[in-house]
Amino acid sequence: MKPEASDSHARPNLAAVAALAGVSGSTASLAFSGAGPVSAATRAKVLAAAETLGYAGPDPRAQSLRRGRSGVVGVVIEDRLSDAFRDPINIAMLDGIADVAGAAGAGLLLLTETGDNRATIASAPMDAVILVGCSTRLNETVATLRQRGMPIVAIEADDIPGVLAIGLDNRPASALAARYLRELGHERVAVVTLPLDPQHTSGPIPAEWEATATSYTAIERLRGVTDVFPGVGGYIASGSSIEAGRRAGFALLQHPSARPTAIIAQSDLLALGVIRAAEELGIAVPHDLSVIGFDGVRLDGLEPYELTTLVQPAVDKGRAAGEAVMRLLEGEDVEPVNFSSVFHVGNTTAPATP
Amino acid sequence: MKPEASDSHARPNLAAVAALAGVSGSTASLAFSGAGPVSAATRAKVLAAAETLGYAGPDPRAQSLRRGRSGVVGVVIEDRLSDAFRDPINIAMLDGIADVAGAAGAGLLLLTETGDNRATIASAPMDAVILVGCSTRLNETVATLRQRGMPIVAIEADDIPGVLAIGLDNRPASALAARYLRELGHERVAVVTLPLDPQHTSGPIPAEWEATATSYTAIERLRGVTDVFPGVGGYIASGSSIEAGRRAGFALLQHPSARPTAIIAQSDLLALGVIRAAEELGIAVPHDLSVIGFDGVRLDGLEPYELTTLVQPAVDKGRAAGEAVMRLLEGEDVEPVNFSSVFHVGNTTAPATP
DNA sequence: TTGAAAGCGCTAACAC
DNA sequence: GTGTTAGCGCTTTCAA
Repeated sequence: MKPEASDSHARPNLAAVAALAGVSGSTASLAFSGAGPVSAATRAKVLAAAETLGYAGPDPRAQSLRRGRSGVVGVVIEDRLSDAFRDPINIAMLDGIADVAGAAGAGLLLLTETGDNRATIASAPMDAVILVGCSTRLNETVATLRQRGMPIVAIEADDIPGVLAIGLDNRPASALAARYLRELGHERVAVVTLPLDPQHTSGPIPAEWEATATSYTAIERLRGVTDVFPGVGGYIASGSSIEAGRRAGFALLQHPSARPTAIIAQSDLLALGVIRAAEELGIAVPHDLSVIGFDGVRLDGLEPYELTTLVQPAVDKGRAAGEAVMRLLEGEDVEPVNFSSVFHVGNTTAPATP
Repeated sequence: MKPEASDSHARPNLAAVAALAGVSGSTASLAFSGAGPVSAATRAKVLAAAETLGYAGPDPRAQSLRRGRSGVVGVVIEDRLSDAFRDPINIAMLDGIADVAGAAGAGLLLLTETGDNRATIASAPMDAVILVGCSTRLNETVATLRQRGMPIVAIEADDIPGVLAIGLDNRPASALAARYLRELGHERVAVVTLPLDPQHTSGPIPAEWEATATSYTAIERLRGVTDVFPGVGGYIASGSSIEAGRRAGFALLQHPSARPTAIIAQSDLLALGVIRAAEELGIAVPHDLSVIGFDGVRLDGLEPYELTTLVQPAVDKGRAAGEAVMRLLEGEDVEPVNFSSVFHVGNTTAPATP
C-alpha cells in the first residue's frame, strides 16, 4: 500500500473553505460546525465549499491549541496491558471510565508506566489523567503530571496532595473477612497477596514486608488481615491470575504439617487458583481449607464452588473516576469518593476442623 | 466552559523561559530539548530559567499543531471494552500494538464504535488508526477516517481501498479443521460462531446468513467450514465468552436425536463453553463429541482437556499492525501482511463413533 | 552558535 | 449576520 499522496496538495483548511465560499473565516467556522447565528444561505454555501474541497472538519490539533483542551483523558496503568487486563476487575474499571469519558466525548489514552514511557507521560497530549493500580513509587509520575498542571485522579492510592482519590475500603473489608474466619474457629490463616512491589517478586511474605512493599491495594488488604491476625504469613503471587494463585496455593499447602486451615486471597482469580491447588493436593474445600477471595467478579470454571469473597463495585469506581475527571476539568470542586465492598458468603468457607 | 480558574498565572511557555534566560525562542527550544548546537552556558541559563518558572516542557498541543503530528495512534474497537477484552485474544493483540507503539513513543487512543462516538472518530486527535475486530459496516467509519487523510490499518478485514490489511487465514484454517473432522469420520458437524452482526443477535444460524452477516472474522471462519461441509448449521453465540459458548452448546446438544458428533467453535472460549455444556449433559468429550476451538489462548479451567484448536499469532498480529502504522506515518510503502494459524491437535477430538 | 520572523489551523472577541 | 483581528505555543526556516 502506498503512503498518502503525501503533501503535494496540502489538506484544505477552514480558510480555504471560507475563501471558496466567499465568506470570512469565523463565519465559515460557525457555519460548518452548525452552531451559532448564520443564515441558511451562507451555511449552505460553506458546506458546499467544504464538500468541494474535501474539507474533513476542523483539525483537532489546531482546536486543541486554540481551546487549550484536547478532549483526551490519560489512563495510566502500571503493568503491561496483558497483565492488567488479565484480571476482569480491571477491565470492569476501565469500562466504567470509558462509559463516562465516552459519553462526554473524551477519548481514553492508554499509558503504561513501564520502561521509557516516562517520556510519554510527560508529553502525551491529554487534559487530565486517571491513575490505575497505583503504587507509592508513582510519586515521580505524579510530580511530572502535576507540573503539567492537569487534574489527577487516582483509583485506590495513598493520599497524595493534589491527587483526587477514588477509594475502596480494602483494609476494613479484609479485616472483616479475617474476623469471619476467626469466628469460624480458624487460627492457622495465610494470605495470598497480589504483587507487593513493581518487580512482581513472588515468594513467601517476608516479615519486614511493610518496609519494601509499594503496591497500595495489596498493602492495605494485607494490613486488614494483620489487624485481626497479627504477623500473619503467606505468599506473594506473581500477578493476579489463576495460575499465580495456584502456584501460591501449592507453596502454602504442600507441607501437611504446617498447612493453614484458611487462606485469604487478594483477588478472586488468586482464590480460584488456590482452590485448584487444593483440589490437586486432595485437600477438600471448604472442609479442610476455607478460601476467601476479593473482587466479586464472576469467574468461569469455579463450579461447583461459589466463592466467599468481598464484592467491590468496580464499574462504579471507574465511573466515579471518570466523573471526577470531567468535573475537575470544568473547574468544579470535587470531593474524594470512597466505595465499600460487600462481604459475600459462598460455599468455600466453613468452620475449622480440629 | 469556565476558564482555568486556578490559573490566575498562566502556565509559563517557552517564550517566557527564553525571556528570563535572555535568549531567543528558538535557542531556548533547542537548549531545553537538549538537542542541537547550543553552548553549554546558554543551555544552563535556559534550564535554570525553566526551573525558576516551573516550565513543564513544551505543550504537546502546540507541538502537534506545528509538527502536524500528535504522536497518538487510535485503536478502534467495535464492541464495548468489556466485551472486547473478555477474550484474551484481543488483549494479546492490543498488547502487540502497545508494544510497538510504546517503543515508538506513541500513545494508544482507545475508541469504541458504539453510539455517538462517531463524533470522536471524526475529531479525535490522532495521526493514524488501527481498526480491530472489523465488520463490513465499518465503511462509514473508514470514509470519515480517510477524509481525514490518515493512514488506516485494519486487523482482519475485508479488502477496503486505502486500508492496509493485516490478515489471518481464517477461512483455510477453518476448512482445515473441518477436513480433519471429516477424516475422523464426522458427518453431523455444527458450528458455534462469534456474533455475525453488530447487534450480537444470538440463535441458530439462518440458512441465508451470508446475506445479513457483517462480521468479517466470523464470516470467514464460517465459510471455511462450509467449504468442507456445505450448508453446515449451528448456533450464533452472543459474544466470545465461555458462558455464551455454553448456551450455544446447550442449544445444539440438548436434543439427543439431532445431536452433532462434532462442533467447531470460532474461539477457544466458545469451545470451552461447549465442553462445559457437554459435561453438564453427560456427553463425553471427545468420545461422544469432538470439539475444536480457534485462537490457541491458554485457558484456565480447561483441565483435563487440551483443546484441539487453531493457534493464531495474536501478539504478532498486533505488532505487525503497530509496525505498519509507524511505517505508513514515515511515508514508507507498506505491504499487507498475512498471518497463518497452526492447527494444534489436543484431546478434544476423536474419531466419530457410529 | 544565536536571533528574528513566519506561520501551523483554528476560534474568541470585537467591530460593522 | 458577517467581517476583521489577534493570537494559542511551538518549531522551522533563514539570516546574522
